[in-house]
Amino acid sequence: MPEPDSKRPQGNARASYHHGDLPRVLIANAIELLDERGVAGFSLREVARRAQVAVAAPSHHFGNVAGLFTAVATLGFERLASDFEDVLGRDTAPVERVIEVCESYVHHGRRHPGMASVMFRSDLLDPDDSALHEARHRSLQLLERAVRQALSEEATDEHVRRVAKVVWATMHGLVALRMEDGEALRVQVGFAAHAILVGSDVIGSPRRDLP
Amino acid sequence: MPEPDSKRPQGNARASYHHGDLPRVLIANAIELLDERGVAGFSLREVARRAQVAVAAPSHHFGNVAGLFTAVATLGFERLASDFEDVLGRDTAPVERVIEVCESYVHHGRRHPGMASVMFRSDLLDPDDSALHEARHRSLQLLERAVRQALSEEATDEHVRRVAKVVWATMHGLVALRMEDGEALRVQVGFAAHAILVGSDVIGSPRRDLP
DNA sequence: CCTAGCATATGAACACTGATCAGATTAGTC
DNA sequence: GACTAATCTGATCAGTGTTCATATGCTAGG
Repeated sequence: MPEPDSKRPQGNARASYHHGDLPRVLIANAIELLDERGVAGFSLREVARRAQVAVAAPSHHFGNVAGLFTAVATLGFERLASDFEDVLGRDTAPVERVIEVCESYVHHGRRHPGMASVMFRSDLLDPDDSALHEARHRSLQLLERAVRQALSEEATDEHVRRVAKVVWATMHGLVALRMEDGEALRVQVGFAAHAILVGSDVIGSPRRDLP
Repeated sequence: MPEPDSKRPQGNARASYHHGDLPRVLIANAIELLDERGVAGFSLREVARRAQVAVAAPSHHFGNVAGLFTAVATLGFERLASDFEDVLGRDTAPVERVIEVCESYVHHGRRHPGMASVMFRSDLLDPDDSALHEARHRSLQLLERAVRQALSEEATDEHVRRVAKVVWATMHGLVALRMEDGEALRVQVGFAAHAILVGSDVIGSPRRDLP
C-alpha cells in the first residue's frame, strides 16, 4: 500500500515536469541523507535523485549546496527554538528547566546527527543568510532566558549572557564529541548544566571568596 | 635567497623521482592547506601538487585521505598533550593550572583551525587507528590529572573523570562555535573552567545542599 | 662491485562530484 | 486566450579520490 510519502509532492501526484513542492522535498531529503551518511557522504546529486528530479533543479531554489545546507540549518534552529519554548512553558524549578533545555538540545543533536553537524559547520553555510541568523539567535535567547531565571537575581545581563554561552558551548561539545552513549549522556548533561549554574553563581557578580 | 623549506625534502634537494621524506612533507602540506581552506576546501590532489609529487603518491603512505587526516589528527593530539605537559610542569595554583591547560587547548584550536576541526571529525578519521586513540587518550588523561589536583581531595576517580569530560567538551564547544574573538575568548575560557570546577566541587561527591 | 628485490613514485583511467547554461515546459496574470 | 516569469531538463565543464600497471632507484646479498 502506498503510504503518504513526505518526500514526494503533496497530493501524491507528479503530473509531470513541474514538481510543485520541490524546496520542501529537497530539504527533507537532504536531512534524511545527512542523518544517513553524514556531511562527508552527502551529495547534492543524490538528493536530486531521491526527489526524482534533474540534477540542476535544486540550484534554482537554493543556488548552491551551501544554500541548501543553510535552509536545513535554519529549519534545525527553528525546531530547536520551538523545543526550548516547550520547556520554558513548563512549571518546574528554574534550575531544572535549564537542565531540561539542555536535554532537549542534546536530544535534538542525537536524533539528527547529520543535520546537527551542518547547523554548526559555519564553513558550509551562507554567512549572510538573515533567516539563519535569526533562528540561531532566537535559540540562544531562549536559553538565556532560562539561565536568567536560574541564576541569582543580582546577576547582570552580561553575566547571564556569558553563562548561557558557556552552557551552549558545553552542550555542543558533549554532542559533537559523543562522549557518552544513551542514558549516561543524560546524566552528564544534567551534571554539567547544574555545575555551571552553581559555579557561576558562586564566582558571579557579587564577589565572594572561593574555597 | 632560498630559505629552508620544510615542505620540501631535507637537504633541499629532490635529486629526482624518489622524494625521500614524503610522509612528513605531506602531513605538513595537509596542515597548511587545512588551516588555509578548511576541511571543506581541502583536496588531496592539491596537497600532492604542493609537494610537487604525483597524485597517486600519497596513497602509498596513507592509503586514502582518511589515513592522511588520521596522521594529521594524531600529530595534533600529540602536540596538544605536549602543551598540556608543559603547563602541568609549572608551579602555579591547581585551579590556575587547569585554566592554563584550557587556554593552551583553545590557543591550539585557534592557531590551527583546520587541523583542529579534523581532530574532532571522527567521520573523517580511521576509527581503528591505535596511534590516534593513544594520543587522544593521553591528552584527556593529562587534563584529568590537572582537574584532580584542582578538585577537593574527597573527589572520587569517577567524579574527576566526569568533570574533566565536561571541561573538555566546553573547551571544544567554545572553539568550535567561535563564540568570542581575541582577548574575550580568554576571559570566557577562564570563567568557564573556573565555574565548572567550583560548581563540581559544590555538587560533587560529599553531598551538600545547594542554594 | 654488481645484481636482484622491493619500496617508492608515476601517469592514465574511472566513476564520481557541484556548477553553469541554453532550451523545454508550465503556472499565473493581464 | 496570449504572454511573461517561474520552474525544470539535459548536456557540458572542471575538479575530485581511488586504482592500476609501469617506471625508477635505493639497498641488501652474493
